[in-house]
Amino acid sequence: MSIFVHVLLPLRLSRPFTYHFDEATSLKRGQRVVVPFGKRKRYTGIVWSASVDKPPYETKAIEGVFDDEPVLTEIQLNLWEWLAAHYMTSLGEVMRTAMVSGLLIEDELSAFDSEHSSSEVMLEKALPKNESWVELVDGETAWRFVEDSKAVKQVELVKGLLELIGPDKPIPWRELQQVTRSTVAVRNALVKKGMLLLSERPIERLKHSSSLFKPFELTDAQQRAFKSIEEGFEAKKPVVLKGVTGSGKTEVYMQLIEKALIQSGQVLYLLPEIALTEALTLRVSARFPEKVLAYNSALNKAKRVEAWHKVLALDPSVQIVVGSRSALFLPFSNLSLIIVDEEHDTSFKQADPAPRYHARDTAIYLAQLCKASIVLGSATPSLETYYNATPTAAGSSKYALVNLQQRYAEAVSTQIELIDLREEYKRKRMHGFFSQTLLDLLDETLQRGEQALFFQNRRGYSTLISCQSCGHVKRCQSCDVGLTYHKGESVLRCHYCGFQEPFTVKCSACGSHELHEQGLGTEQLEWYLSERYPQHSVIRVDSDSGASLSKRLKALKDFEAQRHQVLVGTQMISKGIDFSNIGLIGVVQVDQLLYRADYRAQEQAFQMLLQVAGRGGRHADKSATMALQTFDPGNRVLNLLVQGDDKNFYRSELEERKQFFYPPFSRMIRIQFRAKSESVVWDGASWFAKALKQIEEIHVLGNDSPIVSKIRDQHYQQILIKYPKQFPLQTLKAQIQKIQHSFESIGAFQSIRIAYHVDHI
DNA sequence: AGCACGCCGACT
DNA sequence: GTCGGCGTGCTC
Repeated sequence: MSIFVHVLLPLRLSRPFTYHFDEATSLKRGQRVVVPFGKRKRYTGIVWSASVDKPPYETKAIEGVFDDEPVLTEIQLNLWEWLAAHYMTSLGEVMRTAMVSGLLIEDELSAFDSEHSSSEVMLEKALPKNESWVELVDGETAWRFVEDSKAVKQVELVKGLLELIGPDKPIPWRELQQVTRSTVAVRNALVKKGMLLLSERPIERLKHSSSLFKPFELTDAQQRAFKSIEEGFEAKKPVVLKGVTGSGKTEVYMQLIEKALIQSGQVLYLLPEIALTEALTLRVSARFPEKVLAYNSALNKAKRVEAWHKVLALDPSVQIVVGSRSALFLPFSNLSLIIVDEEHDTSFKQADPAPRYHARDTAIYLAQLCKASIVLGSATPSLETYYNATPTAAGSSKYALVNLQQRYAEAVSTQIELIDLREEYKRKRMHGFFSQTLLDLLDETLQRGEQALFFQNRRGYSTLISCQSCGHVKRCQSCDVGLTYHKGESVLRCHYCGFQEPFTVKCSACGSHELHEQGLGTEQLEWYLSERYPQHSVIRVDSDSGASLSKRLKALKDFEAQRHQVLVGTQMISKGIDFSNIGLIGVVQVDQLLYRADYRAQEQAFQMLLQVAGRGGRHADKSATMALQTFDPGNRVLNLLVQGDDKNFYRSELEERKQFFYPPFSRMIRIQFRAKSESVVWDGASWFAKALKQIEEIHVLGNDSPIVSKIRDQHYQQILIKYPKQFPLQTLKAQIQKIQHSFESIGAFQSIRIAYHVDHI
């Protein structure tokens, strides 16, 4: 009798497809199979479920089975389901993102054959052996036993166990034996008494077992933070570790990792960017040799497949995974600790394509699934996180907040100053975009032999080129944006579709030669500075300056090695490398960061500026100056920044969010509509908005045009939904999907594509 | 995601 | 008259 297997395919399908399977071997959920699809395509699918009932359509047969054992854990599958539901996307799209592409063989059967045998061998080789573990059944009984019992050897063992890792936590017998010099006989006697619990676990090939029990040297502050984190873990809460750059968060993480390793658990260490993972992997593996895997998108296919299999097999060489957000999807089965560092970083949220997920939030859910502990670290936590870690009136909080104070000796931090541009203009002290005050600071810095950093979050030379006589502005033909002038290459470029055309000094509309450059980009800063300081080397780092990541990293390393004195860059320079000789950090136009039309603008500006400030003042005896040029020196956020008063920043920001019912006091979904025809998208979006407004208790904003309303000849519309936190999400999503269903049955809207951005950033 | 089917412009 | 553009629908 054949069974009908529901197979998940890596496509945008609403549900698994059903195939029949006649062979005697049984299939397991999470196993990979090869199935035909359409006329001639073959896909790797995942066995989702099965039934004996024949579906009301003809089924095709499963052509092959890849693995003897599932390559996915039940935890992964649960995580996928959550992702699909929470981010309103299809399981297939989640699968496409979550599976290493090397495990998804398409096309021809020959590929399937070779893969079949190799993966089998791989699994078998990596399969771990078992060893004995012991743990105390009950802490209190154990303590009483230590005090009362006369069995010296047994007391020694129990005492050793209590001191090493405490009650209720297992430890490899091998390790305990080494430390307590105990014997199997003593151990067995205690097991018989019901004092000890003995279990078999996959063998853990720790190379540095001696360092296991040697507490790492933490400062008092770090030690206190570590203790508090542990308390948070005990309370089963995600822990927020708040500490400024240089406060030694990493050391605390190391200690947590060590603890997790003792318990033989897997550790996932997430970072927002690949550039960061490299440096961190070095640090972690120096501490835990042969246990660390760097996992990011720079890894090639084969290596990723290998990593996948090793993680699945609980291979000790990948017990710690340091990676960017894609590392979330590795098949962990024994995860005991997740660290999300730079938790506030917006690149944790995948914008496109679907699934548009937030790695931090997904990590929290994953931790819950695995019963793992999770730490969210940041110098400037996101408002959501901060809010979740703030006790309510009743005194409880969703997350535990741990503050890591900076060490006394390192308390030299960057001085932040405001430069009043109105004043500078009035006194005719401006040189282009630079005030005399800022230039004076720069002169002094360079004279002292120190370096300077200029932060401008916009690349190119100028944002717009407009004609002085007719006002004509060169725009992109396919997108709703002006073309950015890139002086070095002498081109006008669209930053949305990549279109570019040669720059001409003549207005294409009226022929005038009086073209005016509007808006400031990194390239212009670079030009100005290198002209003013010909004796110094000025370098620019942004996504234009070097095509490849390695080029940019090299530029940063050169700067670090003092080969350049001035660095101009976008936010790309705000993370990663530590610069020890920076005397000045300049932000020429700080206002443009603060006044973006986005409710998160102030939060992000605050976080970004503090992060950039953290690039200076890393040297014990020196302190850098950060100078912010502004037309609004009375600005609340800027002043709080100057005072280093993040408490009040969070307080006032939260107040504002509350008042306007923005997250974290509400939740948001942005629905994006896209079509070739401007009027059709508008009609569709407004129809959708009307339908949504029937739902009670939610706020529907729009439809309206996004800031850039046309990209690559596609017109966009959007609707924003704000809804109360306690609003049942499933009900809401079901209602939205119902509306979408009706929407899709309207002929005029057929050409409209819809994308949901849940918890959008 | 592909790939086929289907309806409107420039070609032998 | 047809060749072919891509816009839309279906694939277990």
